[in-house]
Amino acid sequence: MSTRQPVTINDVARAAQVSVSTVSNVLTGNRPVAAKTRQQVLQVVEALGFRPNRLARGLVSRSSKTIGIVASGLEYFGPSRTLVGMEQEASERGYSLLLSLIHDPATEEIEPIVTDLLAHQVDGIIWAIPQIGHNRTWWLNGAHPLPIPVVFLNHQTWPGLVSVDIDNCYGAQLATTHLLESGRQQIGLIAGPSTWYAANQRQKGWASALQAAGKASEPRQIMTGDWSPQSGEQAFYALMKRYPEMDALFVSNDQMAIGAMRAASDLNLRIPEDIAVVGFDDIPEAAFTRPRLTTVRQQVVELGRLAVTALLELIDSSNQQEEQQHNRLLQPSLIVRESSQRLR
Amino acid sequence: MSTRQPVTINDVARAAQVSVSTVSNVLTGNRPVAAKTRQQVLQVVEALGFRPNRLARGLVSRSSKTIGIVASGLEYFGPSRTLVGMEQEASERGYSLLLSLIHDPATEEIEPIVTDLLAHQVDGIIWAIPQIGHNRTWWLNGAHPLPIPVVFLNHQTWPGLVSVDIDNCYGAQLATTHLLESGRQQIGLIAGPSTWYAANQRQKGWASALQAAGKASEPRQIMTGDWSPQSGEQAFYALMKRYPEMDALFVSNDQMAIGAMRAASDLNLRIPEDIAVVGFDDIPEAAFTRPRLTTVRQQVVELGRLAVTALLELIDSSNQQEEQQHNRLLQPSLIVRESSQRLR
DNA sequence: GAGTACCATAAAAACGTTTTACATGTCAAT
DNA sequence: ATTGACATGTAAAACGTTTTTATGGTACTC
Repeated sequence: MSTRQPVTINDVARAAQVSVSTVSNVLTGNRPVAAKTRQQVLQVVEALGFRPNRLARGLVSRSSKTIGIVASGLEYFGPSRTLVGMEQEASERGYSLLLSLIHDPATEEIEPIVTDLLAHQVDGIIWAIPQIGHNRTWWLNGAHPLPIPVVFLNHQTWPGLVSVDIDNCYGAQLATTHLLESGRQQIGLIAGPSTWYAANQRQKGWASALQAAGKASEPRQIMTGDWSPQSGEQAFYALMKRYPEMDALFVSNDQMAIGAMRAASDLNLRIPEDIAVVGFDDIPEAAFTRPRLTTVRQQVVELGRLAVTALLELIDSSNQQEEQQHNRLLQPSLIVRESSQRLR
Repeated sequence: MSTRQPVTINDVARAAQVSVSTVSNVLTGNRPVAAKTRQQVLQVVEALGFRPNRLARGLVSRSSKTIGIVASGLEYFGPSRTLVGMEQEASERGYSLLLSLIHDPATEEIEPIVTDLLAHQVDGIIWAIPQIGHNRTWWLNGAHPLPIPVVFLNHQTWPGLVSVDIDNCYGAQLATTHLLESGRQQIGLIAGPSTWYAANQRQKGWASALQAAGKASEPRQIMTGDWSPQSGEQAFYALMKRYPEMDALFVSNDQMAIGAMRAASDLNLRIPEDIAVVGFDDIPEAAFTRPRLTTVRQQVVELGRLAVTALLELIDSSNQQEEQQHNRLLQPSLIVRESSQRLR
C-alpha cells in the first residue's frame, strides 16, 4: 500500500541505454525500431514493470482512449445489460469507460455532465438516456457543437444525430400479430410512460398491427404504466373495468406484465384461457412465472456493442473528415410460451 | 461537431491580464487571491467557458479525482444497484468513475485490469468482484503492493483488507428464524454456488438459526443452484424428492425462489399452505408473484455509497499516513408477504 | 567518388496544468 | 528609518509522455 511506483519512461530509457523517443516508438509503434533495439527495450520494460502514464500520454497525443458513457435506469433489465455490452466491446478495442449516471432524465442539468466529460478529454460520448424532457432539446438546438462524436441510444433518429436502437415498433407488431393469429379478437395495451420514445414506438407497433388486421385501436383499450410491476397491476384493474371484453393483452415490458398477471389471477381470470398476455424484454424471470410469459426478446448486450462500434467508427473517421451517417436498428424476436397459448 | 475547444489557462490569464498561476489559484483555491482579482478571473473563465484539462491537472497534481470500479454480474439485481450507489456518492463528492467489468471472476486474469487502472492514475479502487477463484488469492499473497487504497465489496473480512458488505449471515438467520416462529418444522435450503462467499454466509445463517432452535441441519436438506430461476426450479424438484417432509424453504436469492415456486406449483403444492418460501434480495418482481414472496431486503444502493465513502476516507488519510481499519456490515431486513403466511 | 535517399536514433519542443520559489508593496513594530 | 511579517502576484520549473526536428551513418545511384 505504500510503494510509490515512480518508474517512468526515463528510467526505461536509461536502463536500456537508448533515448526516450526510442522507447516511445517501441511502445506506440509510431515509428519503426530495429528489431534488436526493440527486443532490448521490451525486455527492460518487462523487467521494470513499466506502464506508461495515460494522463501524460493523453495530454500530448490528444487522445485519451477513453469514452464517456452517460446512462440512466441501470436498475432496469435493458440498460444494465447494454452497459455490459458497451464495456465488453470497448475493452476489447483498448478503450476505457468513464461512467456518468443520471437519476432523473427529465429534469437533471446535462450541461455540467457533458463539460465534465470533455474536461476528461474523452474521445467520444454515448448518450444512453431516455429521450424525455429537455435533455433531448439540448442536443437538438445545436447550440453546443461538440469537438467529439456522440452516439445516441434509444433515441428517435434525427438528421445529424447518430443513433442505435432496438426496433421497438417491430417488436410490438410481432407480439400483437402473434395474438391476432392465435385467434384473439380484443387486444388491450399497457403502455409505458408517454414521455419515453421506446414506449411510444411500442404503442405504435401495437396500433399498426391492429390496423393491418382491419381492427380499430381506441384509447379505451390503452392504459399507461411506469414500467413497474405495481403499475402493471393497477393498469390491469383499470383496463378490465373499461374494456371488459378484452381477451388478450400486450404489455410494454415484462415487469408490468408480471404485475398484470398477478392482478388477473386476483380477479380469477385464467391465463391464457380467459386472457392471453405478451410482455417485452424477456427478463430471466419471465420463463418461470405461472404461466410462463410469452415475450419479445431484445438483444440488449448486442445493442451496447453496436453503440461502441458506431462511436469508434466516428472517432476514427473524424480524423479523416469523412463523416458518415449510420443509424442502426436491431430486430427483436418473439419468444412464445404458455401465456399466449392458442385456444382450442 | 467540429469546433476544437482550445481555450486554455493561458487564454484566460491573458484575457484577465493576470498570470496563469493566479488563475490556477483562483480555480483550485490553493492560495488566497484578492477578492477583486478573483472576481475578474472568474468572469473571464465564465465568458470563455474555460474548463481545466483534467489530464494536465492530474499529471502534475498527482491526483486524477477518479476512482476505478472493477465489477461483475451487472445483470443481477444487487450489483447493478450498488453501482448506482457508488456513482451517486462519487459524483456528489467530485470524483469520476472508471469502469472495468469482469465476465468470469473465477478465471479472468486480474493483473492487466489493475495495471490499466493504475496507468490511468486512479486515486483508489473498489473491487466489487465475488470472492471466488484465484482473484482472491492474488490480493492476499501481497505480492502486489499497490500505491493506492483498495476497498473490497462482498468479500470476507481479512486483516489488512478494507471491506464493506451486507450481513448475509444475519439476513439468512432472520429468514430462517421467521419460518421457525411461524410454526414450520422442516426447513430446507436452496443455496447459491459454494464458491461464492455470500452464498456460504447465507447457508451459515440458515444453519445457525436451526441450531439455535435445537434443530439439526443435514446435507440432505440442502440443494445448490447458480442463482438463476432455472436452477431454483431444478433444485426444488431434487429437494422434494430427497426431503419430502419439508414444510418450509429458504432460498438464497429471489430469482431462484421464483423458479422454486414455479416448480412447487407444477407439483400441485400450495404455498404457503403446504410449504412456505422465503427469498433473498427483494427484487421488484418479488412483491407480485403468486403468492407474493417473503424475502430479505438488502440496502444495495447504500452499500455502494458506503464503499465510496470508505475509499475516499482512505484516500484522504493516506496523504496523512494515518491508515485506519474500517470494515462495515449493513444489516438487511425481513419483508414478510404471503409466501410465508402462518398456518392457522 | 560525389550526391542522395533512407534508416535508426537522439535531442528538444510541445501538451496544459500545478507547484515552487522569488518579487513586490504595505504596514506594524522596533 | 530599518526590519520583519504578511499579503498578493509572477516567472519558471516541474509532471511524463508524444511529436517534431535534428543528426549521424549506411547504402544506393549516377
